[in-house]
Amino acid sequence: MTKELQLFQQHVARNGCHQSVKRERVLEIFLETQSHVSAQELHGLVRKKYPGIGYTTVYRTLKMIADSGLAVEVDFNDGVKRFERKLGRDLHAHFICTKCGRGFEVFDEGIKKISLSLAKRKKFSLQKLRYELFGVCRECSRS
Amino acid sequence: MTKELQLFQQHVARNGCHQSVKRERVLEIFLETQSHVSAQELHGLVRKKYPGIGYTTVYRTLKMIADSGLAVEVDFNDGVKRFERKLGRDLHAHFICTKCGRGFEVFDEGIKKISLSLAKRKKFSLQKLRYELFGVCRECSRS
DNA sequence: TATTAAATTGAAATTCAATTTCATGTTTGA
DNA sequence: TCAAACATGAAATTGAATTTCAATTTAATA
Repeated sequence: MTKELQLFQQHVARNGCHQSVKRERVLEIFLETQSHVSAQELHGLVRKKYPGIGYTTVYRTLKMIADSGLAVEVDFNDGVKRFERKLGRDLHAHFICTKCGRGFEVFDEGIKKISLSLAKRKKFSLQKLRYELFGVCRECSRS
Repeated sequence: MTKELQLFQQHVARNGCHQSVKRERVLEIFLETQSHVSAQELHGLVRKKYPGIGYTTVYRTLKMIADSGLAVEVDFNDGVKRFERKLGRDLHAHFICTKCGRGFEVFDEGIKKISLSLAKRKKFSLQKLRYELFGVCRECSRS
């Protein structure tokens, strides 16, 4: 059993939920993703391998995955919620291209430091942060 | 005529739009706001003083205000788009309390520097950035 | 193992803000 | 003044998020 599955099962148990094979399948596929996915997109991926799993289950499981701390939400400002794996302690930003709509990942440590100090200053307990940059990507600015 | 109105009119003209008294009214009320408003909320405010202005006009005008650079969008992750005045060059963050849902403003300069250097590194032309912190505010963490 | 209360599932329904439509009213340039 | 282009807003549409509910599955207990 992977460390992620273990964490997920713990979260499930802690919330008085039953085990479920389908949820494990959804988690499995989610963990294979390399970047942000929406519930719809994840459902598409899940269906390829496990056709018997419906959208609602994927939707709800994705939420549970995020609640369990294995995923974080990212927002490209297009009305669709996307999630991506939370990899270790890496905090990263997203560049969202306002022309082509793609999202690029950028890693940086400074943001975290600043965020923690701001939170401390305001006596705010920090749960998560969102840091996204909008602009035009290199390719789009050529054309 | 205020500097803001002038900027707005310029933007309107540049886009081949006609003048409109109603739009000026909406801008007037928007400029009186002290923090983030949704289109619905702004419409509520507008109606108090100018009952004859409909929601759609407020909605569209708010969008134009943002396009003109006089407002920026902020997102409390509750599915509602909010806008607030863009004051000078001040970049500021928002703390959104996940318990009471309120948003608090925090000012900081470091974020901007980091953002610009990240954009440069990725050859990305930066248009705007979003920086929001989620957690529990001081009051809510008491109870 | 049988029972059964509680949780899961998913198709369909609902919700809700964002956005668009379209018929009518207004602005602007000639 | 006239006509083309734009503005307006009530109503309709869109679309993703979320909920409902009846059927199915899980797991605790006898």
